[in-house]
Amino acid sequence: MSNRTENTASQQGEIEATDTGPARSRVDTGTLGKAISVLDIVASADEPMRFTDILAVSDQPRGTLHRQLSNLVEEGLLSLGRDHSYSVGIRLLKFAAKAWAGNQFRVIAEPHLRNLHDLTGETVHLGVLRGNEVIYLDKVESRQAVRMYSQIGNASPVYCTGVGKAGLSALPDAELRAVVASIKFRRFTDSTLDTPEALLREIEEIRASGNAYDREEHEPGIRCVAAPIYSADRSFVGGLSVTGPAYRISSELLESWAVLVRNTAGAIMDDMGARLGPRT
Amino acid sequence: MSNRTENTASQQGEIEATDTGPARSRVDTGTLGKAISVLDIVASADEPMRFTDILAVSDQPRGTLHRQLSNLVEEGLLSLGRDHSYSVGIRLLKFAAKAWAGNQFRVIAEPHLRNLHDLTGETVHLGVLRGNEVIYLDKVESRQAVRMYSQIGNASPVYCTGVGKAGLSALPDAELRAVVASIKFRRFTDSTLDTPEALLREIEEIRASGNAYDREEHEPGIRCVAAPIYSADRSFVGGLSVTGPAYRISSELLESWAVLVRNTAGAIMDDMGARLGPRT
DNA sequence: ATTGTGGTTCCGATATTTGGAACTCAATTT
DNA sequence: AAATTGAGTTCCAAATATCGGAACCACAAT
Repeated sequence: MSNRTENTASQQGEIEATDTGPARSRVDTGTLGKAISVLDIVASADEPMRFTDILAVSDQPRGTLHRQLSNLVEEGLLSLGRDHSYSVGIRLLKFAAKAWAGNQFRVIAEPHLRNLHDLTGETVHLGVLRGNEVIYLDKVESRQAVRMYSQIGNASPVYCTGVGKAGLSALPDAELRAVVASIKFRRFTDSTLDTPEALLREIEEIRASGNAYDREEHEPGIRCVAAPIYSADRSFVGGLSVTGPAYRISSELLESWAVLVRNTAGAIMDDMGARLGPRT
Repeated sequence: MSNRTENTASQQGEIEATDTGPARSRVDTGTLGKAISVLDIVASADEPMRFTDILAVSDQPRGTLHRQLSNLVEEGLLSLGRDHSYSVGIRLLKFAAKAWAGNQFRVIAEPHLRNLHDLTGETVHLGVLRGNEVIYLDKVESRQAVRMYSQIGNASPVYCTGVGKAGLSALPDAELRAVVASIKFRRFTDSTLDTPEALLREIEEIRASGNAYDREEHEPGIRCVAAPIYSADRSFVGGLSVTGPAYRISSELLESWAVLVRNTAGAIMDDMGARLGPRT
């Protein structure tokens, strides 16, 4: 019991760089949680990690970590290269395929995304909040040249993406504060918000206007307008956005889409309310 | 110890319908294995399952199953709808995105798949064997109309798909026998092989010729030619195929592609040998 | 009001995880 | 060639989480 608390605290309380963070208030998930935590470390890295690399960031004893990794490999959630490097296993593809195909939110939103794309001609993204990350669920874009999975499933920080900030604006204050406190800020561009204060100030504006903007805060030359999507009880929070290159999209044009994006978000929420049970 | 063995036997030994089966010889994966086993049950179902449904096929005690499900939900691997139905969680998308983007096999194979597509004009699939299922890693097709994830990540039976049978043909006899023994045959069409004997007989032919065929054995009207891809030590086994509708693809045409498919598989194996370490 | 079904919680017994330390193997240095 | 270092793997007693039967709760149907 005491050890468990210590473990959890030292592993996740201090917000490791690799820590996705919990969806909501932390609850004990026992052995499974620790194993998935290891999986997440590997999944958050840019390239395959070797045993020692993982050991360094996981603060688990060698023996323990080794068994966890072995189990993950045996289950197909990780795969172990001949050079002793761990990468994410393909069994997860099977799970993800179902997660995506069966996701009601995505299914309901899809026609609205298309519609918004037709109206603007630019790329439309749909994402959900998970801890301090936004996970992209779908995207509609003109040139299908980009390979599938290019963006879908991708996890980006909440504080420098349109969908992320829009989602934050829909959270109850207590949760918002908790999430913001868990963020490790990093400046991706000159415009990236990099303090809790700046972020919270902007959230206020978003709440007032109903729209979030990403003004080249994540990638230079990329802008977007977004709006939040949420269930009545805020147990589910996400957003959608229209994105485009700065050279083509003036600030005025971007702002002219704001109401369109808000309306689309509203339409999706209406559909969700209708199909997934009226109140709550 | 003894209990563990019993558990494993009763849960996975008798090959439940929903059981993906282990990649190789069964090794103990402890608590994690049981949890993932539950996840797999939900992921293998066609629609969200309720608690009792899962209870019926998981042969775990109520209390235990409930905790496992709660943990999976808390970790974001499952999501619990307001109607108490469990479906696969979107956190898996994040993991899968990394698994896909970082998969060396897929990266290496990609240009070859394109090339094969250009030569044949039909859809090309890439897949890997996992237990008695084949998981599709990539696909190249003319009309991009089909939505992403449409096939990627999809898990199909080994015994009625071209890629599956090709993969089987590359397995060492002992493993082949083990996998075949774990199959629960089901007739998808009139042509579906539905006995171990018939399947093993065909594997022999595939070994002799180097090509596997799916002659409308999985879906009526759909045919394909496939060839196996494997590492020297057979620790990795997959395949690729060219697929098309029967009305357009005569048996002769299909067979005329056989050598092309074999050569492509060979080229991919050469590339893998070169890039991933020469021997083994 | 009563029964039934589906889901959730409890808690002692028990099996599993834990984690420090010892060990193996390969590559590198002396 | 012997020794050293680094990386990964194995062991086992102690600590702890899981297990699972049974009681409990919520709600719908009778």
